[in-house]
Amino acid sequence: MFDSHAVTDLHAHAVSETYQARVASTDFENLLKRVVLRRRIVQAKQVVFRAGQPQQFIYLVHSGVFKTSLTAADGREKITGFRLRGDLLGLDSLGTPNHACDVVALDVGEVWELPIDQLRAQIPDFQDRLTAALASEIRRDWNWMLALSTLSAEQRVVAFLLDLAERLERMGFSSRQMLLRMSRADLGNFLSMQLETVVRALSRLQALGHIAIDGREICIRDRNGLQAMLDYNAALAA
Amino acid sequence: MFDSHAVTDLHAHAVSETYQARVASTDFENLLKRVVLRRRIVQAKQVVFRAGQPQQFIYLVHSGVFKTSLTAADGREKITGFRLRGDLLGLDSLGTPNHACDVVALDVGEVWELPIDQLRAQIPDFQDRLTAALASEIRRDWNWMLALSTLSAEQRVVAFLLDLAERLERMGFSSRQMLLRMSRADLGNFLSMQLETVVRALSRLQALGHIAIDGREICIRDRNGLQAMLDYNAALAA
DNA sequence: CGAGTGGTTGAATTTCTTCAAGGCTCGTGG
DNA sequence: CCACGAGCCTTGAAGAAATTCAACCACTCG
Repeated sequence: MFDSHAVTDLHAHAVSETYQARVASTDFENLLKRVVLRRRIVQAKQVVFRAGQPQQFIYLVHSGVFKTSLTAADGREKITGFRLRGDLLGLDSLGTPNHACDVVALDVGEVWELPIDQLRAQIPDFQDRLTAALASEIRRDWNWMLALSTLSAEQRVVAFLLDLAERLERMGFSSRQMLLRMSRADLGNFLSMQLETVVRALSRLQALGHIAIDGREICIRDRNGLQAMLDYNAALAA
Repeated sequence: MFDSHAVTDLHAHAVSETYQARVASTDFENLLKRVVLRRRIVQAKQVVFRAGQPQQFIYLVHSGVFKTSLTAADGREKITGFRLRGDLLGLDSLGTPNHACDVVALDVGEVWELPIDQLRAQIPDFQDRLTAALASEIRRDWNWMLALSTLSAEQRVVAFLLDLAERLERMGFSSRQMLLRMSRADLGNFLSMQLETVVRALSRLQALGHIAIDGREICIRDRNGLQAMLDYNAALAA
C-alpha cells in the first residue's frame, strides 16, 4: 500500500557494486550524480540521529533498512515508518533547528549526507524534489492512518506485506521472497497492535496458504489471496 | 497536542472585521500582506476541493473550520485533520498534478487561493515557509499517530480537547469555552473510535467534573485534571 | 553452558464495538 | 402553527476483537 518495509539483500553493503547494476538508481541518486557527498556507514542498531539533536543534514538512504520513531515524554513509542533505499531521513525537521524523530538502522546500511542549503543553490531541481518528497511523505502517512483505523489487525498485516513487496519490486528485488529486517515487536508497533497479534496474523496467513514463514524470511505464495483479504470490504459494500 | 480542532466563534464570517483586530494574524497572512489574492467564501458542508481534482492552488484558511479526509476505493474513510485559520489546505498535493484529499467546510469560512509558483517568485521567504509548513504537517501527523496507537479511547478524546484548546488559545480565543464544529461521528473517525465511544468518553469526563457539555459546546472546567489523565502513563512508568 | 533475545501458542480478560432503542432539535410541508 | 421526519446525540446490553499474562521453544552470544 504505502510506506513501511524491509529488504531481501542480506549483505547490501558488501555487494553494493553488484546491486548497483541490478537495482535501479533512485531519483535522488540521479539528481546527485555529480555531487560529492559524505557517505556514512551505519551498523545494525546504530543511531543515525535522535530527536532533539541539532539538524545539520538530511540523509538519503543508499542501502539498508532504517526505522524512524517518536518517543513521548512518558516513554510511549511509535515507529512512524521503515525506510529503504531512496527514502530521505530527517525531512520532518526542515524549518526547525532540531530533529523530530529517532532513526535507527535495522541492519548495516549506508546513508548520504545532504547539505540542503548547498544543494538548493547548486541543483536547480533540488528544492522542487524536496517539496515533492515532503508531500509524498504526508500522503504516505495519511494512507497508513487510513489503513490503521479502518482495517482489522489481520488486514493491516496483509497491507504491510503487500506494501513491502511492492516497494521491493520497484527497487528491482524479488517481490515474493523477502526478509523482514524488523522484529515482530517493531512490526506490531508500526501497525498499532501487540506483537502476539502480529504473530497470530502471520500464522493464520500461512495456514491459509497465502505465505510461507521462516523466521523473518517470508515468501508470498498467493498475492491475489492476500489482496482479496483487503478487497473484502469492497465486496461487503457492493 | 497537535492537529485537530474547532472554533469558538459562531459567526466568524459575519463579524470577521471585529475578530480581525482581536485575533493575531497568522504567519502566512503577514507574509502575504501586499499580495492580492482571490478569496473564496465556502458555505458549511461545501467542498473546497476533492481528491483527484487537478491541483491549481494551495489554500490558506482565513476563517472557519475545515476537515480534510481520504476515501479508499471501497469506501473506507479517514479524516486526517481539522483545519483552522492559518492552516494550509492542499500541501499534500505539491509535486503531483492532482489533489490527494477532500476538504470540506464544517461551517461558513473563507479561504485564500495561493498561486504557488507566482508566490515563490514574488516572495523570497515563501518557499522556505512552505517547506516548513510541510515538515510541520508531518510532525503533527506523527504525533497523532503516536497518540492514536498508544492512548486509550478516553485519553485520545482528552488529547483532542487539550490540543484544540491550545490551538484556539494561540489564535486568541478562549481556551475554556469552545464549540466543536464537527459531529461526534467525525470526531470518532479522526480519533479512530466509534461515535458511541466518543460520547461515552465525553460523558465520563463530564461526570468527573473536568468538562461541561452542552451539545457541541464544551467548557473545560479542569484543564489540569484532563492533563493528568494523559500523564497517567508517566506515573506508571515512574 | 547458561543467559538473553525473539518468536510462538494458549487461556483469561478487557476494551471497544455493535446493535438497539429512545430523545432532542431543527427545518419543511401540510 | 403544528406535525412529522431526518439527523444527531445519548445510553444500555450483548458480543467480538485484540490485549494481557503465562509458559515454552529456538537460537545466539559471551
